[in-house]
Amino acid sequence: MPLSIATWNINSVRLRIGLVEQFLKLHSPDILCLQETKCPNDQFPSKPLKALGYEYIVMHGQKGYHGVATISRLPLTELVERRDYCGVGDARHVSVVFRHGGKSIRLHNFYVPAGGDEPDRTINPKFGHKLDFIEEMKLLHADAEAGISSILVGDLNIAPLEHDVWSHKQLLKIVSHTPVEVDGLMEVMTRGAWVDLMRRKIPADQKLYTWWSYRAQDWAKADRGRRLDHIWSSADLDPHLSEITVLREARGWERPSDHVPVMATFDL
DNA sequence: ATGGTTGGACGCCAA
Repeated sequence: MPLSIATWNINSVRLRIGLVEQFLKLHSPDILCLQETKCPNDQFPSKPLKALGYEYIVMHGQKGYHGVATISRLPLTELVERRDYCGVGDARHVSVVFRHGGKSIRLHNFYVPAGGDEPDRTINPKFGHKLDFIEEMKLLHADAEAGISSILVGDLNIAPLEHDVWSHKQLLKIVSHTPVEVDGLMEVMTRGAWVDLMRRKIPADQKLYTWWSYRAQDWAKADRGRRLDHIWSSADLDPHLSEITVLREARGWERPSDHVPVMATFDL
């Protein structure tokens, strides 16, 4: 049985609900995880999503900032969690559990803090917050619950590998690719026994980006991207991964997000 | 070396 899971930092779900509908019509993932919805729960545009068959919507929103939502055409169980990483009240995580092909799967949807511009926590509290958030993520294990497989997706705001950025050397002091962040994220992955599914299909020596800045004159021509969005899983799902799709073309859609959708397809 | 753009809420912060 095929299963497809997509993740997309939408940068305002109300502004870009049309693009979400377009993506769902074109690629029809079973579940889509959105980040940076910037939308209170009571203003979430559920109606057009339900009309497309996505009847199960779990939100963790707040006014103006952050916000995540998981929208599904597969039934979701009652086992929903919204964790307050760093205890600051930000809406940056939601997880759901669903059943598919005889497996129970917990799906974590994360929006990790961007961390500001200065990669020094003594002068930039936002960078400190990001490091603390990553530290707390190290406690999250892919095998945390007996009998439940795990998938972790989202905008992790870190590009860990050399070819996850357009220039490793030029980005070493740029927040998202500094060694302290990269080491932290790799530690989250190894301690939690997570598998980086995107790099299981696209070798680490190939450039791979999911985000291109709004500030470039011609994003496609410059192609100065970063892989900030990720799909991880517990080891048991790895052999069932059939396909990874990074929808680069979505960066060229009308009034786009600066992130593009990433989709994993499994055969379970 | 610098500045470039976008969104939300309301002059400016976050990304």
